[in-house]
Amino acid sequence: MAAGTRDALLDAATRLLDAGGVEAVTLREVGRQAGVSHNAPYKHFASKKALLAALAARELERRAARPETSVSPADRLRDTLHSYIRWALDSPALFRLIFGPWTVDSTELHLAADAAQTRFVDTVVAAQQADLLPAGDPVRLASLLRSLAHGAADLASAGHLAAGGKGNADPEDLVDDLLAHLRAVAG
Amino acid sequence: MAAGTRDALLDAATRLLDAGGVEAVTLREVGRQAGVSHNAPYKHFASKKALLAALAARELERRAARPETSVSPADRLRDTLHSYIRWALDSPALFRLIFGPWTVDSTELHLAADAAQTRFVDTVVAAQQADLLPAGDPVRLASLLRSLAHGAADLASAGHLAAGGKGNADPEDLVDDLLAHLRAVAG
DNA sequence: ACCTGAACACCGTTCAAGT
DNA sequence: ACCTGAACACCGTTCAAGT
Repeated sequence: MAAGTRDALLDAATRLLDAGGVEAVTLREVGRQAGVSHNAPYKHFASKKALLAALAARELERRAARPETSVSPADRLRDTLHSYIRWALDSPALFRLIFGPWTVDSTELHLAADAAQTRFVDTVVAAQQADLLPAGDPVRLASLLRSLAHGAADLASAGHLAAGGKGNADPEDLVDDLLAHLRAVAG
Repeated sequence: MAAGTRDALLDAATRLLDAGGVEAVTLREVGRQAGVSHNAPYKHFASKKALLAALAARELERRAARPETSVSPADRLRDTLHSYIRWALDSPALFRLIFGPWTVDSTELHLAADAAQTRFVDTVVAAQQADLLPAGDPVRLASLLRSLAHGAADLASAGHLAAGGKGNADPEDLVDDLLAHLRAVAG
């Protein structure tokens, strides 16, 4: 399935990350599942951290390559934020790897993250023009929206959001609440 | 300074966490710095994860015990959120340990987190009564505010917020932006 | 009740060597 | 250019033993 050893290593690492979290990703097991020796990874990556950074960049790029489905600015904004949250809840370990502190300086990872950020700012600008969001610096407004989605996703994924009982809100609900408030300010 | 070995172990672990992140906290080094053998920790904690959970609970309780300084509901709300962010930026490893996924079931940690949450909801209710925040379920509104502060702090602490150039916003600015928008909706 | 020292099964990383 | 096997210095955890 994977052409070269490098891809096979990344595939194995992604599988392990998804199944058992970052602590399950050991170079020895990665090598084993890729059918090579326990230190073949060092012929393709400088270190374990570099392998994880390559994995993060690849997943971020794959996600950016998905086709855009929503049409209206309102749907595009909402769908982007909701799918970010779904992603975090579906792949918590990958989410933390990508959006947590980076332990190596990876150009690939920086470029992928910048591209995603730029794209999101475009979405925000379109929503501003449709009076769905208040006027003002779109980069700063994008940071506000992204921070809320990130925080709600991170807290929910860690189990710290649902306090139980009434007043319980999914991270998606919080995103919708914020969008409603911002639209009220914009209108 | 520390009365018993248990406290000495927690002190050493906290020092190591602060200085080198969670990966610098090894039971062997904790024991060394506490002046005991490398496995004395097992006489006080069931595992490394249990020691880290105890550390997290202790820090959370200490923080909750700080005296309240701000008087008006507006200041109290703003100061609570700002100080949460400053805490995250000053002690990123501790922040991630406390607010990340819990790997052991610690009653102590649950109680400390619940107390902090309850206290914050009170702050939100007071702000609602002062027309600084829109009406509605205070628990849900508290989740919204907490999620934004958490997301902004987490992204900033990981280096993912400041994209450089203009439109640059500190996490504190984002909190202030949200509070301004919500006050506009409330009034 | 608390602590030690040896031991076990891991791990990331390095190195000499092979094709 | 890519891979292997042995080796090194760690680590969490367990266990028998000491006071």
